[in-house]
Amino acid sequence: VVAHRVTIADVAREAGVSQQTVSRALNNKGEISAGTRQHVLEIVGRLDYRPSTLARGLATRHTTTIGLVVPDIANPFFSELARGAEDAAQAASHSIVFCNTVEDPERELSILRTLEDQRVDGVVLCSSRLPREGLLLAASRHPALVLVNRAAPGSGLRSVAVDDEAGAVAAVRHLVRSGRRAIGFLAGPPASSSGERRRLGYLAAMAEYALEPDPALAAPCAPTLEGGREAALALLRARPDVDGLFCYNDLAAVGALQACTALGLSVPGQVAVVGCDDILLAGLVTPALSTLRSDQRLLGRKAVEALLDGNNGCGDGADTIWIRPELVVRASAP
Amino acid sequence: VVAHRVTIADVAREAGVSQQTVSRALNNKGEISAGTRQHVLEIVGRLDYRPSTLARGLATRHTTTIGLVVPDIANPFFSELARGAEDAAQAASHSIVFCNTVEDPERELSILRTLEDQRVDGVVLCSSRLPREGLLLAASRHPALVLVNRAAPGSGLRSVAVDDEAGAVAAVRHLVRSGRRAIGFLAGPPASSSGERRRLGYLAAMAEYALEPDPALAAPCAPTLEGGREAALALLRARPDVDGLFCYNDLAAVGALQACTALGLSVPGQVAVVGCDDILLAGLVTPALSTLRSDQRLLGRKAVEALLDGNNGCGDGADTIWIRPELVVRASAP
DNA sequence: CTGTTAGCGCATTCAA
DNA sequence: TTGAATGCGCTAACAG
Repeated sequence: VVAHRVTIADVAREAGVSQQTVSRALNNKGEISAGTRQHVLEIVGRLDYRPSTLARGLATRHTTTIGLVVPDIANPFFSELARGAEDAAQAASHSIVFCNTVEDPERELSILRTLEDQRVDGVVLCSSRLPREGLLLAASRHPALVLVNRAAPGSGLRSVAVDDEAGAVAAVRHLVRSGRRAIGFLAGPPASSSGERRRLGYLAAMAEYALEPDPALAAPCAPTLEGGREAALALLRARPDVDGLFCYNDLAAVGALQACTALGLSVPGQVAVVGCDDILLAGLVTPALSTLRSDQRLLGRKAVEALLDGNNGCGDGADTIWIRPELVVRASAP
Repeated sequence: VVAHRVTIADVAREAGVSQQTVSRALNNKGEISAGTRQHVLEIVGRLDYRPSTLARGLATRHTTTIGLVVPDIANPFFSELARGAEDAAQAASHSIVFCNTVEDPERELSILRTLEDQRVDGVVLCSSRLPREGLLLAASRHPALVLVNRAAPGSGLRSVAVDDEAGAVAAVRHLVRSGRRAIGFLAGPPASSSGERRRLGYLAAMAEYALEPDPALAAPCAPTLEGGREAALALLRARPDVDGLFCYNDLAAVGALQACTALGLSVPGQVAVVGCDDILLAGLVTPALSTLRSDQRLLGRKAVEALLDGNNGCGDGADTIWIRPELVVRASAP
């Protein structure tokens, strides 16, 4: 059982002042003489008084709590992001309650409602699966909301996202500059919006160098080792001239490495390979994988900062913060 | 800006009953006639009324919120655990606020205080770095608290932990049964308590088969690839008769594989290697790594369930739930 | 079965 | 500069 909790009334009595004065001393608001302030704070310290967040929240109508909604905290992308978010939150003396949508839109909605009930001061909503309407409605019910890796153009909603397009451009440029001309693209799952942005970057970079935009060079794939291997096998067989591969993620890229081995193609001699994400494995395979590293921790930090800095949602439209991935050059595409 | 929130008073007025009746209808407490209950709930639905968690918490003295304190949510072990914890919490209609201690005991204390201020109903505290005294004090200030991977014998504190000792026993038995006799142990960081439990298991299994308990067979190592490689190199050079290795974690085990390669030793021909954790990499290296998999998600779920099921802390001593790791047999130690 | 009264612990009016 | 009353939105305890 928990011991009796000392309340503001106890402090007031002990200090011989009113509750209000204690409140003022604590919150540094309203005028108060330095003397009584000192005195009150001393009593506060002696009694080890700590205000109840609940009571304060009820009175002030804002908790210092923010909601973090992710598809799955066990996914390294989001756990890294969560770390960054909590760092930023803790720096601003805020707490984070997190929830997993497990990719279920209904669940996502119910989570957003629950967060309302808790009167969180804001929500960081990652990879929302909600249709635009539902998203805007849910957002309107919160004092503040920042989207991650999902834009809602024209809604005024702020968002933070990995600049997959710029990343893809950098990767493809790197391949071209190292002499590659027939560059294939393992595009990932068809429904992936980040995959779509990478495709745009891929096409833009190809166009930049007036290289053939042959649709046959791009193939969807499951975001797994096997998916990458199969897709790469098919692609390399159909187009033996391919000398460079840009892949949806590192797992697929490692699969592509296996495909090259299976086909007797040397990497990077005959085919150069670039992945995405810079997972641990990327640096450990042979040859080590060149890849795009995006700083998810930074992403989380920025999201929370945007939420808290909040010129609250009165945005003038284009308020997306883009996090540029960094190209990590290793042996697979020097 | 957020729209006006409908309160219990609005519902009461609209339904033509008292607030108390609304409260009863909602909470299914106190006697209430099925008729008025229906009626009230209808109004609740029509007005889309949702009770404020804050106000309710203030009145009832319990929030449906639990704190999750981890060293670092970005560590896959803890993000997986967090997933399990949130699953269980959500199933019980509870919310989770999480905090990272970043391995700092002072921070850990301050986090526990903050969670007090928030009046969480309980805390899941992972890998606490607090000295026993401080831990017990902090625990006494919370309505409920469950330890993860850290015991406080004789305190009555409940805990949930990976049974590293049993895991190590299983791993070493497996090696012995496949014919190994001189089994080395890469012990991990000296200060690690899980490392210590693994050492106990290692020694117990060796003793079981009356095998030499030579201290020279056990070597500390950094829990990294490099750490494992260096330690394994030294160990294998000093003891060329070693034909089996049990390693603190998978990274160290992969390092050990590299060491074997460097020394021209075949795996598993001359040396069999077993790791711990079953990280993604384990299945991808060549030869694929045999390893111990502990179900962290289950760990998190059990912790929350123990917290909520709570015969609250009036434990009779030995209330530790052990999660047994599972041996995953792959090529490195068939 | 239902309503009334009185807090939960704080901050926000107002006066003084 | 300080204090007294009032309310945040809900439930507990007691009535009736």
